[in-house]
Amino acid sequence: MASPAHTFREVVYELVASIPYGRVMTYGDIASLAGHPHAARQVGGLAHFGPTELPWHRVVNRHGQCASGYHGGKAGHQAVLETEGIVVKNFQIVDFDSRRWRP
DNA sequence: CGTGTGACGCGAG
DNA sequence: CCTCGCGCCACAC
Repeated sequence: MASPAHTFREVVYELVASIPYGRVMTYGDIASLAGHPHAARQVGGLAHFGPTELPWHRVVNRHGQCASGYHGGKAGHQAVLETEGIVVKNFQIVDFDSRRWRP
């Protein structure tokens, strides 16, 4: 196709939408799967401009902590994660390594 | 077409 | 262990 049917941002949207319930991914992993291992920053940028329908709450930083710009704040982010059955302590996901989704 | 920016990542001290 | 700073990429203006 002349124009990329799936731009970086579309790939990110698909990846985020593909995150199963109760699982989380890091911005770096999403960026890497999207084909740009160093575009983790951009993933966060797309999150802010991207559709709020997507489960952005399942996306956290490499430390497994809640993001600061989430719609509702870290507290809102943490609350949603706990709603998914994820145990969160002080904005940090407990047993993050096991909660991390690995395709 | 050039500049600035960010819901980040990683190395070094 | 913690803190600091730079780099990095695509998107918005």
